Amino acid sequence: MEKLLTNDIVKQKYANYEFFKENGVENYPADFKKDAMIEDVLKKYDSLGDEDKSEEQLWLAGRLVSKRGHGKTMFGHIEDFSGKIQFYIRKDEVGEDVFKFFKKFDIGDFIGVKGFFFRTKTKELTIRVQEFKLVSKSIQPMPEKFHGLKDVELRYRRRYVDLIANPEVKNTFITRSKIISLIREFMTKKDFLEVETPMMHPIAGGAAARPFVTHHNTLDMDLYLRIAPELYLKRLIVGGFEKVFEINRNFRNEGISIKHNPEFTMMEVYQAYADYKDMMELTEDIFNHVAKELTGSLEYEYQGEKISFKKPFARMTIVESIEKHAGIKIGEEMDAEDIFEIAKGKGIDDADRKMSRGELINLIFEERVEEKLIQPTFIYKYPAEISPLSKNSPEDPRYVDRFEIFVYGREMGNAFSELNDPFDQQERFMNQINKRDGGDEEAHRMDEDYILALQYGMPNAGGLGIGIDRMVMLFTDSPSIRDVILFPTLRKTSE
RNA sequence: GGACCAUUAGCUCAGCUGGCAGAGCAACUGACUCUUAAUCAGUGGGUCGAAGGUUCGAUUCCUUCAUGGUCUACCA
Repeated sequence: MEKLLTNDIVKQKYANYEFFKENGVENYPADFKKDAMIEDVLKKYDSLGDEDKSEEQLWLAGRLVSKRGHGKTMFGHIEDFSGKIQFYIRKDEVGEDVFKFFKKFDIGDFIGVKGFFFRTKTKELTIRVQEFKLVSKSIQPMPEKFHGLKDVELRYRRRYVDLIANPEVKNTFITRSKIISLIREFMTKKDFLEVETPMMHPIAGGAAARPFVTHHNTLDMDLYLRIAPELYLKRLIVGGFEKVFEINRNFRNEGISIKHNPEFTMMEVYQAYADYKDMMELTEDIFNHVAKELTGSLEYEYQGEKISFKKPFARMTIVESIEKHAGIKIGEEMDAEDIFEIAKGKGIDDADRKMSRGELINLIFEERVEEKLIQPTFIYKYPAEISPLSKNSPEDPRYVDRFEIFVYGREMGNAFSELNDPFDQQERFMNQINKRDGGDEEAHRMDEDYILALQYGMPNAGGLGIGIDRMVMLFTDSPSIRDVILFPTLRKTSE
């Protein structure tokens, strides 16, 4: 307990806790119930006249967020999840002995108040307190009421304080929840079945990334936190499910940035008897639907840029996009050597003579095009070398039937016609293994059981992944992914 | 991983060229029966992120470390 009483404000509040305790007031009662949400009351009495008062008295409850004492009366506000209401209490109405207790309430305490409703001189609907109860004593000081809590580190480490102090933070997470509900509803309405596949994988597959390792004691086996659910969801397509999706966490043991958190939320979708073009339409519909349902508008402003989710979104092949946005023409007849020379000539220093044709195309795209794709844009026909789970384009096997969607220069989703040929898949895994042996820690691993699954036969299918956090960033105008994750990954503190 | 920036009261922030640590809000005491960033009078509150170094003297200059942020690299 001594450890908790770290400063004067805490000590003073603790003294009030003791005052209540000594006077028979329970600091943390178990049985408090309220009658209504504040917002509902404000709505209900919206038309209450200036001179009127309500007949009914209700118990409201919330955190005491401000108080203004005036000797024998006091004004203040309490806030619950739905909103804030002013209260007014008079010593001559509740009695001197009782008023004394009310004055001991600290800002931050959860309190319940019962009373009728009236309008003050300034027309604010106010609850006139007749009875009150302490619901939960708070002994920590609240952040400043005017500036809120700005210290970014404190905001993330003590998100609960951030939520108390900064109302827009609460709204962001309410919107996040709405977006996920909207997507879920939309998918369910389209007859996709929501499933859950393992978070702990014996082989981390389905993406190019380094995994987190953990250990199962009884099985005495290392397990990897999943980097993607992809290979499990496709096993379900083998098993006869035709339309499935999963919204859940992925874990990648990589750097942290404004766009990356080690655990992040993805939706993956698989649909049998469909291809990447169907996924393109689905993606467009999802973004369009979420945009429309959230605010009724298809226009959003993100970090000062107007973004329109009006259909159809722009579509171009990766090669076309390079010509359009980077002014670099890549002829179909060109080989890796030719493209390497062009890349070097255009000052792309990361270009390496050892890179394949597809890797070079992808590099040019990432270096010169990606950041220019502000409006929702589908980039399709990706190089085969960087897409080991994707079906080749029938017209040109150097490419695969794959697209990524970009908004504000960021990859928001990735989709392709799923490779269902077990022999081809095995060969691609072998190529990835070679890359691993060559030192690429992020190359895909061989998954024999997945190959076995494909040998049972999987219908042609389209698959799609959408980064939910990034989508939420877009719709909430949040600059950092940490603004849309309640408890982002941080270093532990030394204490 | 690399570069740069930040860290001062519970919160938001000042603090000049090195010379006794400051404000507003919050808190405490008192006054106040319609206030709302209430008002008025008064009071308390600091390991200046940590450890070293330079100096007569360090919040200030230097080094190392910690945490966070931005950019960058890897990635979605």
